Amino acid sequence: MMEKHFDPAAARKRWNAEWEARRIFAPDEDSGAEPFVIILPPPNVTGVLHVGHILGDTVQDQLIRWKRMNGFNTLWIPGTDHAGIATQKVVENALLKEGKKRSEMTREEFLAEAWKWKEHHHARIVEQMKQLGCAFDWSREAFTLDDARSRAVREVFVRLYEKGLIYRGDYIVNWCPLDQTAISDEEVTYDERDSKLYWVKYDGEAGEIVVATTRPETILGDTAVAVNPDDAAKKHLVGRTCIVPLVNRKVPIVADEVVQKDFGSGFVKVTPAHDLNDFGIGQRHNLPSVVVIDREGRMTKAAGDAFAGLDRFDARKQVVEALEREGRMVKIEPYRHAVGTHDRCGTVIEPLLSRQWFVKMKPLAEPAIRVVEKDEVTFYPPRWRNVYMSWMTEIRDWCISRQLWWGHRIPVWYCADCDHLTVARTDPDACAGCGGTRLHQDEDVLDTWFSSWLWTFSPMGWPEKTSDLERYHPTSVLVTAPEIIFFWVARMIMASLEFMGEVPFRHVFLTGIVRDGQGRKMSKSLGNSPDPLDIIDNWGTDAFRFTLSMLSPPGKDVFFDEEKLELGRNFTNKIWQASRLVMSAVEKLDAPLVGEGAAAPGGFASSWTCAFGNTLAFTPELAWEDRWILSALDRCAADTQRSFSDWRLNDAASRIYDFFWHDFCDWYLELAKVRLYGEGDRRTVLAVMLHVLGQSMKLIHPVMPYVTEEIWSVLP
RNA sequence: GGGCGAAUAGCUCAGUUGGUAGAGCGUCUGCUUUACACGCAGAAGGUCACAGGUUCGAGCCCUGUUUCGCCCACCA
Repeated sequence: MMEKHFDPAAARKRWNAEWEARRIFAPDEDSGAEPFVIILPPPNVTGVLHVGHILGDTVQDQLIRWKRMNGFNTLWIPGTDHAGIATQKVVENALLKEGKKRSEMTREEFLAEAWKWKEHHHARIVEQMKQLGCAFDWSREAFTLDDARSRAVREVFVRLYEKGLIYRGDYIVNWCPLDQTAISDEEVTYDERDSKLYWVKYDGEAGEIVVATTRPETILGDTAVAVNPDDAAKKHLVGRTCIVPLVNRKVPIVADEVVQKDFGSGFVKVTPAHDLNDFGIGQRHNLPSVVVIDREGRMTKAAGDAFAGLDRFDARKQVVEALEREGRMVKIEPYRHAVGTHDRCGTVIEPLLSRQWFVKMKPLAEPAIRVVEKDEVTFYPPRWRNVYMSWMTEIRDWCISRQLWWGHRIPVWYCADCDHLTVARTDPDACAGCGGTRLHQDEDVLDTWFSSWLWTFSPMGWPEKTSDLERYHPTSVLVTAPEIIFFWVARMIMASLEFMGEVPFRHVFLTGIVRDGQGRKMSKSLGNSPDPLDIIDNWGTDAFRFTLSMLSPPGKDVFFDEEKLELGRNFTNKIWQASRLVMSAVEKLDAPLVGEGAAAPGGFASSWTCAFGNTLAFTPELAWEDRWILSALDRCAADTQRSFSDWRLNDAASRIYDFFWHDFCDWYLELAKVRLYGEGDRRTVLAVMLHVLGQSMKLIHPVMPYVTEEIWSVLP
């Protein structure tokens, strides 16, 4: 006798244990079946999953379960990411609450604390994924900062360095004054802001000139003024000099293509140390760089005694006042423009001249463009392909060094006795140049994505030649969010082609972004995502998964609202109640239905490979409604299979919902009651009911694993 | 400045090659029918953003417009 209501918590406990015990999701290594492999986009190990993760995980789990039921040798590898800056920040903040400052700790002490955090939070992430019913092969779990992955990272660094694709140099980088580290171009988001455009008079050899700037504080670091070479009105000034106000520096007037004739005054102040454009001009014209803003965003001594030590935004005000006092401010007009901010903390980026490590990307990008052109990697929905292409064709070098402690330390050693850099797979004892032993390792760590971009093959044991790599690489599909196409997807394709000589995955499936009621992206920093574990407690995993699937057409953003979960909860209940009706009818039948005293099978776990659809023969005993429901089941199964192969999981969900609820429950079961409770042979109708119910469980299983396992296990 | 997405019932949204507008929620009318009120039977409710065009026929294809949103971009 089935309970009156389905108990999601009990089902989770039971089936999680069952699945784990049998390790049924581990691949059948020797089955000879075609592999179907997914690698999980590793979540931040010290974060918490938000609803956006759940959508992606649910999609992946559905694909895995569906493929497995269709006879594939499936493998889904879980893992977590050390998430450099994000993690270092949470650990720093937590320590601060205990009164400990990172600046007063040694690197080793801090890292020990960070690892403690990692261990603690890892457990919660794993718990979330397990309660979601994810069919991972936990035996292959990986962490981007564990030993095996660290080996892969070093191998990659050394290989790229030896190949000349990694270099160190002094360039303008995006600097976050709050986190005090360089970040990559991709980590900068541009924000339209209301600002001011300041028009400032400079004295020139040949009379006054006026420059327009949004950042007057950088005037202190000006080392030239530039004009467009084709600007007839100003051409004659090129080669002459002018005086930078406040610091009274005599600087040249140069001609450069990047200057627009018709913007502002046509004169551009050039600050090579604090602007990417100006840095370029400086290089082309051999201009000196004067650093006037330091790593904390404060004015340096070079900015002059009046401003040294001021915060850059205070300095702006004071510089403006000083210019006004001197009568150099021509006008100040309101101006709206894009300001670069750090995507992790929102701090306004300071372009800073700094020595960093870079990866030369063009040579890596070219093959990665070709494989997508040839459809060896496809994007779904296909429009993302263009996004990928346009970024790849204009790719810039990747700044990979970060001034942090939490991460893969750069495997470069500097020698105190010579200029040689020792770049090594294992920590060296002596300088590879002079043999000296006074070595010092680079203090910086690598960008967190420098480990993530190896993610299809590093979890399989690369650089060792493992059987996993042999069997399961390339993977089948990558399921992720479109926002990390540049950070991750593109770089994985490049890395895999470079180090594996093959694509990392055949398909890229981009899910939509989950937003809250106000349309904001769900994120940890906004704190606008409910805890998935709370949702699972309140509504059940099956309801959660089903609702998300049903509401998420491929690649379309979802506005998540907890009330919508009623849809899934109600459907779970409907499935349960229909099963109760069927099972109570079975119990009323005196004779055993299938064979002699047929025992209940042990759930899907014991019968994973199963064809969908109709295996019940049409016989003369079947009534018209029997034939109708059986053919409707057939159509539903075919439609569902097709929806899955077309990545249209929302269609699959609604198709099954419609069939089960409206065809099976509303019509067939109601009609069946007449025969069930009337006189005559009940065997035919019972057989059909059981068949349709059982087949429905198979169709629903990928999206609602718990309730379907539970029902499957009590079917005769 | 480029590129992309969205606009369909009161709300949230489906609608895959063009062929009589759909679901869930909400509303209204009936139902304590022994699977289910997390339910059953039924009803109301839409010039498919706007303007043109192609077609026997357009929510769907083409052109343009409007309104939102996102991504990219070295005009200080």
